Amino acid sequence: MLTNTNTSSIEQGTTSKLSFPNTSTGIINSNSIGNANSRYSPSNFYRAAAVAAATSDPNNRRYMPSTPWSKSNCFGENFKFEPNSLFCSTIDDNFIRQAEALTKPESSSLYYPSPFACSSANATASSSSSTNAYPGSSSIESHLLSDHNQHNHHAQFNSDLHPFYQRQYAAAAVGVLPGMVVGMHHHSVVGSLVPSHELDVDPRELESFAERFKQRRIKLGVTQADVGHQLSKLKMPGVGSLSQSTICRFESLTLSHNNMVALKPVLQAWLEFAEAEMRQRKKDEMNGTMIGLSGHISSSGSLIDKKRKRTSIAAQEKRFLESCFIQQQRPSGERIAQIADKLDLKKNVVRVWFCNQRQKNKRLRFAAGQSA
DNA sequence: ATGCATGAGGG
DNA sequence: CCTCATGCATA
Repeated sequence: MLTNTNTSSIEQGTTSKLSFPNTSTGIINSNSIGNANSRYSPSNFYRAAAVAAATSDPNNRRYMPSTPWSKSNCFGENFKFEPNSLFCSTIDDNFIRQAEALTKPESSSLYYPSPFACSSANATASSSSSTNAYPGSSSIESHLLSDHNQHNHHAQFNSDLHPFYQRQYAAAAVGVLPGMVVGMHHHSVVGSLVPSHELDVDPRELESFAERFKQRRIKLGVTQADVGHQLSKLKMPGVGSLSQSTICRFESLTLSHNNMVALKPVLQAWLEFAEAEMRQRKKDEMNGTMIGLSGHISSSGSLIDKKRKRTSIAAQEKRFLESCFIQQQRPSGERIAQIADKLDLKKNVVRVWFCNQRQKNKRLRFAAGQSA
């Protein structure tokens, strides 16, 4: 309740969109999570959150009212130059050259340790979550967190370096929510212009829940994949099954905050259900009764399996991409093509790489805000 | 546990 | 084309 309300993170323009017509139904009901039928459809709730996040995140601004001088900022996200411009090639060359410089340290007198040195946060597994969920953050990550590169030259009016989450959580410093009721709130005022959403869940609450969840899950002897499958047995409105990946990500807090918030009640419900079931089973065993529950009858293999192939980007190529990313997180289609060409990768692969990188970066900001 | 991918919803 | 939630495939 604190968070977004008094934080400027939600900007006026979009605020109006933030009124959730079906807030009272809760996140889950208004959105089908992990439903096989409809893969994913952002609910108004999610949407609003997304918009809010996007709007408050300087990095997400594709367009800023272009001021004449903004054109001198060739590396700015907002800068859009004409394909024909004479400058263009020069600028792009510089762009590529810089990326190369970062990639090949030998060529320059200075040694640049790969900024993306260890991009994996797998250390998370150690679950030292009580303090910092992402102890493995490397230099690049912190570098990216502060986004220097985006706002290098003149700081326009958006140059505030405050990452969304940092702002958000700073405001929410003092957790208020009981946490148990998450996502199930409801305001009496439907059309209220006051952006009183329930997105503000204390991250620490989520963190501890995730940790408890994992422990209890393990105690139940259930795998992440099992949880995902069993979820559909709950018949929660709009909730289908989830993948092992998602459960894993929930436990390791590698989901977006909103995603965590949305999933929490669902997983909590499952946990309670599973534990109750467990108790019941024990009781029944005592009575000599057998209950056939959760017999995991694996589905038969389908005949038509067109396996999705995952292209793997080589380390060197990846390093180049990372260098590019440091310079510009949202490269234009043209630049993407350029990069793709240079790396001999499909343009779409490069585009998706950037998309994923941005998502990842956002999560890291989240973590950063958390530890703050 | 995580890299690359998909698809909905929204410009 | 983007963001975001999510998942397949795989290291």
